[in-house]
Amino acid sequence: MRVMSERESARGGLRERKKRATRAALAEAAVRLAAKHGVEKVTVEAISAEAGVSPRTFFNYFASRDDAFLILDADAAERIRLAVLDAPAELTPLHAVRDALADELAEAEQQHELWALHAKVLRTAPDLLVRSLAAHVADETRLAEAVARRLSPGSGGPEAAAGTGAGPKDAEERRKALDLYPRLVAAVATTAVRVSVEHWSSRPEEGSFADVFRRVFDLLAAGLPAPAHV
Amino acid sequence: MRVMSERESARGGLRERKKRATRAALAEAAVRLAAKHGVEKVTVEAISAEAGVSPRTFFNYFASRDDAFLILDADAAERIRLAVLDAPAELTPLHAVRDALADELAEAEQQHELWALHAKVLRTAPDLLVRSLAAHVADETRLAEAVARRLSPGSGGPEAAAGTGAGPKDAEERRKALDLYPRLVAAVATTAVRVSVEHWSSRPEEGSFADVFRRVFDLLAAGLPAPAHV
DNA sequence: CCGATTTTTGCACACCGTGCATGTTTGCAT
DNA sequence: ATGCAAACATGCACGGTGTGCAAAAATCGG
Repeated sequence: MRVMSERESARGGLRERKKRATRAALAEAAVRLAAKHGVEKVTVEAISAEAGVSPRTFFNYFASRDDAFLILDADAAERIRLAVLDAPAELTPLHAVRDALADELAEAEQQHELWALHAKVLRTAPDLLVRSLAAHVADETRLAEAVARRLSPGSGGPEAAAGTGAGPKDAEERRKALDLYPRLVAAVATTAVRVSVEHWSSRPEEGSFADVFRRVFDLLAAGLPAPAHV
Repeated sequence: MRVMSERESARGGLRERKKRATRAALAEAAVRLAAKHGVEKVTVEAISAEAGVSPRTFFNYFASRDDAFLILDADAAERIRLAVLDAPAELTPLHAVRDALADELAEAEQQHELWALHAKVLRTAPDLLVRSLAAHVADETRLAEAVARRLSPGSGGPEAAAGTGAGPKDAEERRKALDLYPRLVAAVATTAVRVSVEHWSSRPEEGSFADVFRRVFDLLAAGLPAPAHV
């Protein structure tokens, strides 16, 4: 069994860095070529050539050609997860997730060049847009774990949350809720981002993205009341 | 193809009925073969043979092999949409959608044979599960339109909802909300179904699906409050 | 620098997905 | 009924996708 050295664990070692670089290069090459020639005209061979690896290597990083277009920054989800864990304790889970997402999205807007191309590509390929959002949904489980950890800081996860405090019946109910609630918060927050992006990009004249984003989370926190009753 | 000599124009013409039958036969064949031999071992050739059409015809109905596994009943979304439009006016949009979904899901449970196979197939292929849910998301726009129509029955859609009652500033705000709100309700409701299914199928011992479903919508209607503060 | 481990690559091969030409079925008007 | 036009199914050819396998190259720890 291999033991990591000090230097390697510091920032992941050369191997891991190279792998990240290769993956990023493939994703960037895919997006740039797609923005230039159209998604359907981009072959795995062309992407690989642009990134400087063999076509066979492409499939060591992406399970399918389309996957290369779905996620630009594979580490964003991890940063969001850590931000949720570090959020002030007085925030509700929904608001902690909201703020973490808002920060990440604000940074993404600054590196606008590649992100703009990515958005352009996904805009011309609706099915890929859906799949891209679905791909982010796959990270939802880890986000749900972070939410669960916020709720019971002492435990290693949602599994070990039972049997503290109230009577056995309340504890059982609480355990169920803790299992379901984090998933729901993570899923709804992801959905909120999607709806915000879709709405904002279809009607940019109705306010900034931050506006839309805030309105969406306000509606969620209010329980989606019927507008007539607001 | 087999000859199906029946009365003409009974409902929608023979052509349309045959197309529906062919699509349903292909989807059913795909699911049954996948349940028997595993998703990855099922070729387009095998599906087509089981359904009694040529492999080339398969691609006249599904854009890709995987698409045949994603949606069993292509008409369910339309039924849900109509149920939302017909729901009692006193229900909030969220509850109208909830009830429509609950009815449809209850019916699906009764025709359990094929649906069980479908669930089994998707359970062994997580990526297909995500894509299946994403495929349903594609129907979300129509559901959002139905929600919008509930909110302004007289109009043809969310566009013409301005200018009733309050001052111009309120009207503007209300128009924005009406555009965003239906999308959000539809998206969140779809997400709620997904989370309910995933949670229930991963922990079937923690209650019936209807229980989970109800708990999820209760949490949503309450604005996803922090459990510790409940 | 060496041995062990990981990654890349070439090659072979099966399957996917599409354009096109062709034959067949359906709907409709006569 | 009969014939015509549109819609549909099919066979064929062909390029792109995706995988198993084994050899070569790169990296890591010592």
